[in-house]
Amino acid sequence: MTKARASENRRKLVRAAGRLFRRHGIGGVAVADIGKAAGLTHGAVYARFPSKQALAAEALADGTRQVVAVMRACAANPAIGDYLDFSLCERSRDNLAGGCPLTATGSDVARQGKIVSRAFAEGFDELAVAIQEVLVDEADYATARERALAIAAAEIGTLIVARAVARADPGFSGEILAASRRVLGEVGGE
Amino acid sequence: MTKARASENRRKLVRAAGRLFRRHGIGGVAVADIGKAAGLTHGAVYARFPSKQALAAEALADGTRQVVAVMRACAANPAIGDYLDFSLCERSRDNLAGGCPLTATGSDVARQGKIVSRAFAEGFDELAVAIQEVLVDEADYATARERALAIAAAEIGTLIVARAVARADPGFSGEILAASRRVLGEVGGE
DNA sequence: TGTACATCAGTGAACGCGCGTTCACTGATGTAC
DNA sequence: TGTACATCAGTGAACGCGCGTTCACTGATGTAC
Repeated sequence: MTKARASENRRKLVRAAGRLFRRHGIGGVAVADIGKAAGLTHGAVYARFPSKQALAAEALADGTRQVVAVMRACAANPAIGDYLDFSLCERSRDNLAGGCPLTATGSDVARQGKIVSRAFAEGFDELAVAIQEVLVDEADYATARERALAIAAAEIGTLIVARAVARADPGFSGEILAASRRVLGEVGGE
Repeated sequence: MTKARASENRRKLVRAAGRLFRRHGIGGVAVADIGKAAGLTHGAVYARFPSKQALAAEALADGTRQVVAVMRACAANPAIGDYLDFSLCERSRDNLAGGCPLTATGSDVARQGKIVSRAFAEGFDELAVAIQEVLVDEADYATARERALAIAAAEIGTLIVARAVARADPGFSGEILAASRRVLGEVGGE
């Protein structure tokens, strides 16, 4: 048990928690499951984090950082269309565990504690900033932040709806994705 | 115990379930709480509904129908701006229990059964149709459905994000609401 | 009109189960001498 | 270099609790005669 292995275990817990929370919701995952997914026990979670809430907040922040990094790297010199293609598609919709935590746990978060809310706010801001960066070259600078916030929120809403609807009506789900993809492209000055 | 009273109790259960699910999420409400909120016991729920899932599906459908009806009546001859003012505001954001069930339980639904997903799909379609009705007079008919779907999904996303962020940063939450309000107004041909 | 009975909405005890969190403990690490 | 010991990551049993669902039962309703 070296210190390197210990901090690697901590990271494993955060990553496993992120994956599980995205897939099953924060309330739908037991602390013991998180430990097991990281090859440990639930006791290891409490040796590292004061509560499930604290772990959820850290996993939310970590997951958003990952997603924004992947977004930024999705094209050589990404435009708003690249971001929209990247996120508003069937692949993205069906990849709950690997996707954006803001989207996966959105309406959960309103019922969590303040630390989770703060992590969400910071993550959403990072996402909006990334979107704003690809808007300013193409359109009116003054409204760039406004449009970036609206696009980020709309993307999240679209994926949530597309997922909610997919089990009952996959065709409708695809229609919603495509409609948002086109309309948000226009909003982004495409 | 007349038949009228019995069916009134059934309706009370659906309404109480809707309110509680919106406030606390489907997983966050006990069947006994629903019974209690309707002045009954949990046994009464199982005398009327085969499972919590089935009640959730019916509550989702009922709640959406209510919201769409209120939306349609929010102005004498409503335009898209009226709908946006109605839903994308602080009052609406803070009214979890009384608001739109699609918004309140959005990312929950992806993890529920098929009957809940179907109720969500039908509710979302009703919402989009209501929005489309106020779009067709003002703008290009061909893209009306596309824009209506995108606006409906964006409204849901905006409220989810505004709520998730509100506990940690109310100012940011208001900024997001205002940004979406303006941008979606433009999309609606305002 | 009055009696016997089937119906059924609703009750509440009980079931088996899984949850978040605590805590006494283990055993490997790495430091002090 | 070798020994004793403090540290601390991680274990796993135990806690109290609340959940969804089942089921034997109650008692009012309204129908048949």
